[in-house]
This record gives sequence, structure tokens and C-alpha cells, in this order.
Amino acid sequence: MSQTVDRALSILPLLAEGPADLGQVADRLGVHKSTALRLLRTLHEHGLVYRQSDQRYRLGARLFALAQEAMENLDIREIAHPHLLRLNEACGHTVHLAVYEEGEVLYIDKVESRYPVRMYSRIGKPVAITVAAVAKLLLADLPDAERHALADKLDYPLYTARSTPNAPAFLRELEQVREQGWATDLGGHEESINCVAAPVRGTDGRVVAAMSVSAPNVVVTAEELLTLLPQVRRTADAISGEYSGRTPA
Amino acid sequence: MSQTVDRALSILPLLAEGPADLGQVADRLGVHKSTALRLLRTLHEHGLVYRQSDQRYRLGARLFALAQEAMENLDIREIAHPHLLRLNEACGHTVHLAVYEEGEVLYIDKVESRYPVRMYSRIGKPVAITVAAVAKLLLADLPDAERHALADKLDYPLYTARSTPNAPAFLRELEQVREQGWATDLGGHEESINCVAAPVRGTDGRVVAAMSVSAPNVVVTAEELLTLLPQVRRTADAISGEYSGRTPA
DNA sequence: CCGACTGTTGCAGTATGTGCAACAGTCATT
DNA sequence: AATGACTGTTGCACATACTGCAACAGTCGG
Repeated sequence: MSQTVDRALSILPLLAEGPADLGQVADRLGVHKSTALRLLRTLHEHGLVYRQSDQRYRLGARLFALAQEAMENLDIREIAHPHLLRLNEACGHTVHLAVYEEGEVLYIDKVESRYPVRMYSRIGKPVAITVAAVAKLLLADLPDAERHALADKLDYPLYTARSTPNAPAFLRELEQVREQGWATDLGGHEESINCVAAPVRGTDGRVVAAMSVSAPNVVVTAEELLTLLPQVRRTADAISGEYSGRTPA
Repeated sequence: MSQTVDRALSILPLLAEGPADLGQVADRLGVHKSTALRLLRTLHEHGLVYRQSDQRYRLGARLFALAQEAMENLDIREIAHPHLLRLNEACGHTVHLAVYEEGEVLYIDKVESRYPVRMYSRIGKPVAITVAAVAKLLLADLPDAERHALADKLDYPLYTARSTPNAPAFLRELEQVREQGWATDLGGHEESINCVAAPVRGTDGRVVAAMSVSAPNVVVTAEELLTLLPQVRRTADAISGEYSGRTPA
């Protein structure tokens, strides 16, 4: 809608791929060097890009700080955190909290496993949306039209033999997840890792977030992990209660 | 330098404080509502702001993803990570990696303590620059003029009785840190937490990053932690060697 | 010393962003 | 149900502020 800002913002994903010099930026934007220079300078002043010693530009520090602050301001995160901690203390495994936002599912909080073998994940990272247990819960609750549209435009990478292969299979699974009110990922993302997840709901019953417990096969089998389901659901319900104001902390 | 972009980017820190509606954004920018609307729309298209159900705007998901990618692209981080892991396995405590960038020091990697009592910190978060051991190392290596200018404009919050109280004291400490080639934070940020840190250097000998081991008093005393210094320095030197190409991994 | 390169500046023209004013919703009040 | 106050949205005329050019500066390599 605003050409100048549009161009400036297009620089960010471009730099996310790796450092670039003025000429490269100008070329990829399809503008004159002097124009690119002025845009980069403005981004620089705001700390969003950084000029490294070889004069090339890369993404800057303020970006982290902004993402950080944004995350801390999510009230669901604040409410949920103590519950996640408690669950982690009880079962020892990695606990995640995730939300859906415009086509992506992101982890917004995490409590690390107390076992030495840990799952790789990072707060802020978009999750593998077609296989993650939390993603299934969040997408299952979208309005029909949106869910179908999204399922169609997703890719279905075959991380493992158990990964969801295509849109129809995914939609079928989402139906089931919605009815049962919980979800799993049994080796669909990484062969040896299983997850059990439950939804956090707002006052109107809509799913606002989802939480999961994950553990590798070498620590507990899938069956053993499934025995934690009631505990996970209780935790999610407790968060829901507090979030919708029914159970003041 | 570019008014439009400047205005648009000013919206981001504003929203970092918390969600705001169109009118509030327009007021704080000092522009007409319609102008603010167009800027917000552009930011929205790029995923940097999100419009929540009550129509208010807040920071969006792409911001996390960008910050994420930016971090993954820091080659020092990639090189250092296995070393940090190894050090963590050897001593069990929390290990941090930090860099300096335009007036701020940020953690860019972290391996959590294997003890139940952990220090709070988060990757991407700016560190307490006047007291953190890693910050001392990074600032001690700045050119004189820049170091003095920075020291002057910093705040010196008294987190504890041992916090650095003012600029002269800070500069004196930085001198010492530079000469000895390592740094500590003994309860300067949180009463019960101590850190030992060592610098990572590039080919030219300049400090490009700093790493630290942190542990609370209840786990090890400050004296015990200091016995880890040689190990921390060896790790930092190993990273330096690899980073400057002397020791190909 | 020269040429090729990248980054930087000042400037004229106009595309582009601006504020206005009028409109469309939504909610609370009477 | 009708009124008013509110917030978000649209189209438009004006001129501001962004663009690309061309000329300059600095750096590297031959």
C-alpha cells in the first residue's frame, strides 16, 4: 500500500538469507543504488539492519529485542508459564506452548526436558505445521473455509514415513482431533520423537493456544507417553480457566 | 532519512509496549489516521504487525521468524555451539555466548544448566551491560573513544550492592578486564549468581564474541566457579582458533 | 599510475504519500 | 428503535518527499 515502506520492508527477508552489499540489495529490489542506500540508512537508524565491518548489511540487534518484547507481552504466555513449569516438574519432559497466527504455528514458550536427551526446538520458530501435535489442535479449530484453504496451500514434506502425506489426509486427521479434543504426533516429524498435546480455550470455547509434552523413544515409549494425556489435559484446562477469568490465579 | 519508512518503523517499538488501536498509533506518530492506516497496512502485509480480534494491532509473527533466521546466520554461533555443548557436559552449568552490537550486548546462544536451579536469561535479550561478565569483555575491547562515549551514556542500575555504580568505576574495571583477558560477575546482577567469562577473538585479535559459565551460589561457591576459568578460556580459545580459520573443525 | 569497482551526494521532476472531508460500521445510551 | 459518539475506511486534490540520474569520492588490484 505504501511503496516506499513496502520496498524497505522487502529488504528484511532478503537480508535474512545472509549479508548483502548495497548493489545486491538495489538489484533485488529493482531500484537505483541511491534509493536502496536511503532505505538501508533508515532501517539502520532504527537498528533493524547492521552494517558489518566489510560494509555489507545484515539484520540488526533491535530485531531480536522487538521479537523478545512482543513475546513477553502475550498474556497467554504469562498465564501459562507457571503451569508449564509445574507439568515439567511432574513429568520431566519438554513442554511447549504454541499459537496460530496467519498461516503459521509458532512456539511461544518452552520448558526444557530434565533428561539429557533433548528435542531440538526454539521459541519463535515456526513449527512443522502438518505434523506437530499442537498445530493439529490449532488448525482443527479454524473456520471451515480457512482450514480448507490453508490445507490446500500447505506443503506436506515427508519428514518420516509417518508424516501426513497430503491435504485430504490432513483434513481427515484434523476432524478427528477436533472431536477427541487432543492430538498426538507419533514420529511424524522426527522418527524417534513423540508428542501429546491439548488445547487451551478462551471464554468463547475457541482454541487460543495449544500445549504439548514431547519425549524421545529412548526415554519413554509412545504408550508410556500417552498415559500422561490426562495430566496434559488437566494442565491445559487449568490454563484455559485462568485465561478466561473463571479461575483467578 | 526517509520520512515514510521512518514513521512506519517507529510504529514497531510503539507496539512492542503493548497492543494499540489506530487512533493511538496515529496520535503517537503525530500523523493523520489515514496515514497511520496505510503504514499499518503495509507492515501488516509484510507480517510485521498482526491485527488481533479486537482490531487492535500488535507485533506479528514474521518478526520472530526474521529474528530467528538472523540469528542462525551468525557464523560465530554455528562454530561455537558444539564447544558450548561440550563445556556444558563437562561442568554442568549454564553456558552463554554473547556479541556486541551498536551499544548493546546480546546473548546469541545458550546451553541450559543440568542442575535444577537455573538462571533466567533468554537468547536475543539484551544483557545487563554494566555488570555481565561477557559485556565487560566485549566493551573492554572497543576503541577508546567509543568505549568512553558508551560508558558515559549508560545507566548504572544498582541491581545489587555489588553492581558497578558509575562510569569511572566501570571504565576502571574494563581496563583490568582487558589486561587480564577474562572477566567475572560475582553477584553484580543477581545476588546469588556468579559468572566467569572469556573472550573469543578473530584473526586480527579483536574480540568478536564472549562466552561465560554461570551458576547460582546454592550449587557452587564463587571460588569453586573460578576454578573453571582455565576450562572456560580453553573453550573460548578453541572457538577463536576455529573462527579465524587456524583450526579447521 | 591507471582503470574498475562500490558507496555517496545534490539536484530537478514527478510519482507518491499526505491530510482532509465525507462515509460506514459498531456500540452505548435514552 | 432512534440518537449520538466513536473508530475505522475510502476517494481525492495538493504538494511534499521520494526517485533516478549523473557526477564525485574512495578503495582495491593490476
